[in-house]
Amino acid sequence: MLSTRKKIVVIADQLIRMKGYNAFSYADIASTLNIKNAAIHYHFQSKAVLGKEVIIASREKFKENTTLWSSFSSFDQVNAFIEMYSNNSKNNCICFMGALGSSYNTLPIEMQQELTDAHEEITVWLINVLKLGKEKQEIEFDITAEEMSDLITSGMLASLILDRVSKHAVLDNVKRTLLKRIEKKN
Amino acid sequence: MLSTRKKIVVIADQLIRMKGYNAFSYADIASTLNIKNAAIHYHFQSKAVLGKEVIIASREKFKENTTLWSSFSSFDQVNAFIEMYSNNSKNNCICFMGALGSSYNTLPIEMQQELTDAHEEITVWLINVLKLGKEKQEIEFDITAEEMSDLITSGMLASLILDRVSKHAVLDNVKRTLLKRIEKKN
DNA sequence: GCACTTACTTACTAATAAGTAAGTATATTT
DNA sequence: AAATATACTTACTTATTAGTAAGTAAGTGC
Repeated sequence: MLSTRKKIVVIADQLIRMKGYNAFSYADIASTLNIKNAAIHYHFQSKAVLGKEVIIASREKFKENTTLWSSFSSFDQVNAFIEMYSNNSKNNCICFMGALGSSYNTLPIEMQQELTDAHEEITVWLINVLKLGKEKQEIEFDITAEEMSDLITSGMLASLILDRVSKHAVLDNVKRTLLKRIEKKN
Repeated sequence: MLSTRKKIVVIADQLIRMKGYNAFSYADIASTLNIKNAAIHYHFQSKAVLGKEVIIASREKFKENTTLWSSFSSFDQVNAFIEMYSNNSKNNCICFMGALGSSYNTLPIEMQQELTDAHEEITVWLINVLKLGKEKQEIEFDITAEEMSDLITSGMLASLILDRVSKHAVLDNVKRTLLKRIEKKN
């Protein structure tokens, strides 16, 4: 059983990824958890603080995941990373980077900073996996690791968004294409 | 000199791509154009109608552009398409597909439908250019045209978003990588 | 010169937003 | 047993939201 505080973060996270930061309200959280509006304010001074907490929780989950994957081959680590994004699509959700990045200009500065740090953290990890994988000859690609990292994160972020908009399966197409791109030939 | 009606659509478009559909208000438009709140309602019955009009205007601009590009080589057409996305980055804006797609679940149905149709229109055009280009041997790629189309639209949509979040130039990396991907070798 | 339309403004409404101050019930500490 | 902290609720405030009803001023058509 989670504490109310943790439940609020979980619900806020889902609401942000389902509706966006500016479209969800304290009333949405309160009604879901059967508590009152003011109870949220007891745990979080402001919406900005709650929003920042949601990003922090996502960063912690990411760190946990990468630790779990650390014994995997480079290909499997990238694959697990891609699958982590795919899992967001449950309940009509997108990833937190897409949900918050798309309204970056309207976010309170503390959330902007946390989001930028989160992106940096993800990018540093992915570039490292790609570089090491190339060295170890577990994967191959003909562009720089930085370019490959941007291609993967961009592709996954957007295909979650476009999967909601489009009639066909954008996510599946992009996943397949990206993995094919780093796969060893012969 | 544009009519007030057209000015409202232009400003609404910029606001949507800068702040998102749920973060902009009639007050934002009114203050920019030095008119009153109610004047917007005179031209558009509701925010949903205005939002739909913004998508329609974008679709018309897209059709104009593709007509202008029709004499270009396949590579140059894809390049022009990518540059069209890049131009969105002025004034801290993203593309309308990213701005509206990321809050798809909160949009009124008429906007959802118009956005889905817009995506379909863009995809049909791009797949066609890619297929013809491959036939004419003006470009080359080792995946299907459908996969390549999804990779390009996803990459451009997301790199505009991540360019705001990231410290480094995601947009440049993705643009370069995508063009390299279809470029003829030798 | 009168009817009618166009393009607004003034003045408002009802709903919803985040946030707050003060009170309460329960458990924990001393 | 008294004091204190925890985890809320009740009741509210202030600001902002989209939207509306009624009025007006400047043209247009006849």
